[in-house]
Amino acid sequence: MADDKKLTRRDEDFAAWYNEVVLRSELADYSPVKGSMVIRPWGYGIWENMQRALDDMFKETGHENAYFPLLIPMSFIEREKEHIEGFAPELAVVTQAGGKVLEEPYVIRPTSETIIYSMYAKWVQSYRDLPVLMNQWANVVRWEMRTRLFLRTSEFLWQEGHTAHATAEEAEEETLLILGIYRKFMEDWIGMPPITGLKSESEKFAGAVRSYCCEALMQDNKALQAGTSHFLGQNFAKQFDLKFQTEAGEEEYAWNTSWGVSTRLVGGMVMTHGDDDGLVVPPRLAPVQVVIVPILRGDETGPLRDKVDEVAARLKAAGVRVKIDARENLSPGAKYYEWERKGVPFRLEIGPRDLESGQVALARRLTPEGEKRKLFLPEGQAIAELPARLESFQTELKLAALARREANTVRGVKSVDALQEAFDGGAGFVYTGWNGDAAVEETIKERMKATIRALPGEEFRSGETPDTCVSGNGSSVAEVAWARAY
RNA sequence: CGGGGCGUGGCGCAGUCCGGUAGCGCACCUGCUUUGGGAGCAGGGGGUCCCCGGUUCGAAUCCGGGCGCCCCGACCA
Repeated sequence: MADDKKLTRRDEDFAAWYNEVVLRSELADYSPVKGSMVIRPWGYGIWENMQRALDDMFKETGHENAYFPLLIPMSFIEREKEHIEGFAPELAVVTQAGGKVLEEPYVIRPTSETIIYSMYAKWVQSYRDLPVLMNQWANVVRWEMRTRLFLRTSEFLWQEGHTAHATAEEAEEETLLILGIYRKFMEDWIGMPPITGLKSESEKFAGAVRSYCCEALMQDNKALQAGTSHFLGQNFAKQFDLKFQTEAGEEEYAWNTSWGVSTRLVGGMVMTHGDDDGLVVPPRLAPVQVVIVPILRGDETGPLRDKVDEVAARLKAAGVRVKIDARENLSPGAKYYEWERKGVPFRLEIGPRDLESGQVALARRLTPEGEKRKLFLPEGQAIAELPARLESFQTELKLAALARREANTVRGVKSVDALQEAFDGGAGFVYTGWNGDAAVEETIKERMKATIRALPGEEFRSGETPDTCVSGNGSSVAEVAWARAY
């Protein structure tokens, strides 16, 4: 292939490295439309595996999938005040169709709260109709000024859950249930352990009462908002007349939640595990978990091919996603580089020597410290061990990411100068006290480009609760985690 | 919207300052030899030099105008 150059190193230019990895591992490519990308089979395969895992978890917790239209009447979006203020600048609007100017313009959905709750209003009459627990897998469009592959594109794929409940407590519970699902998914599938918590007023979703979030730390120590779960209160219910009759016969507005994760998670995966050789895909997400490269020599290739087919079949029977790379126009070495760049967790090499000795060469995408890159194992053993090796590889990735997050977290910072010092020293998350004043956020954002990523949930908070605000003004009402963010 | 960079076979680039009729590497096609970390040799195909206009005997190159994309910042999942 044409692609035989080394990647930019992460420590040289992280942004350049990221772009090269995405393009050269064939996750995605730039499209003819500015700011939007084509997700190629390797990237889409990873997304499909993400979808499957999440979808299972949503369904296990009682949610159903549905589909709502791409186009939303402009007046719907305008109904909720904060919502329109938040989204107006980035809307793409359809003003013409069928050769005529439309009476009312349609907005290409930037998110679907408005159209979905307008429909729920039609379907809900009684408390017996609640809760409504729906999710949709869809594309949305937000016309961002500056885009980045997977992290911020004009159009992206996501899931958006929208629920309606009879009580605020139940809706709040739902919001936290989903936050927990997101966290578990990020930890156990992506191996990207986030901190979770509440957004500050200035960072919350436009139209929400409260936004909860997952914030993950990338290798450049910038935080990535990886998922959000919003408690919407009755804001949308009131605007869309989503009412129900209670058991006592009274009329009441429903309580809503909405929550989403997007193809941004693919970008998070890249920046969490990728290295200077390219992508590293966690086994549970890898479209190909084991690639087999036959070493063909001379004309006696028949028995070798049979052996490769047999090994592949046995791995497949053991539940391993396996691919045979039998291309004849590439040397084995070229294939090694290609699959390593694409992040396939394990590679088996089977050649004439192995055929005789009954062994195979197993190469790991990440070689443990002090070990050789390739292991020569008896064929049967290699096959038998691979499922467990995949699982432990998955776990190692998570633990490494967790260790990195903790190693780059600074706690107990008590002044703005010390906060600045922490970021100058390359910190990721920095925990401080906060008096709840948005002006403090503004000042710090201005000065060091860091924002409050979350008011962390209990298990992420420091052992010692800060009592004063980082600004020096007043006492702290909540511990907060600051970071520079994507 | 500000700052920077770039538009030349599929990809990456040289050539532009100093005008002379387009070149290199990779990829691709054919053949032979190869294949355990990016194969070698030989032959071959492929280009409106982003667009429009101007200067000139002659423009990838000079002049004027336009368009597009990428990167960095302000805005955001």
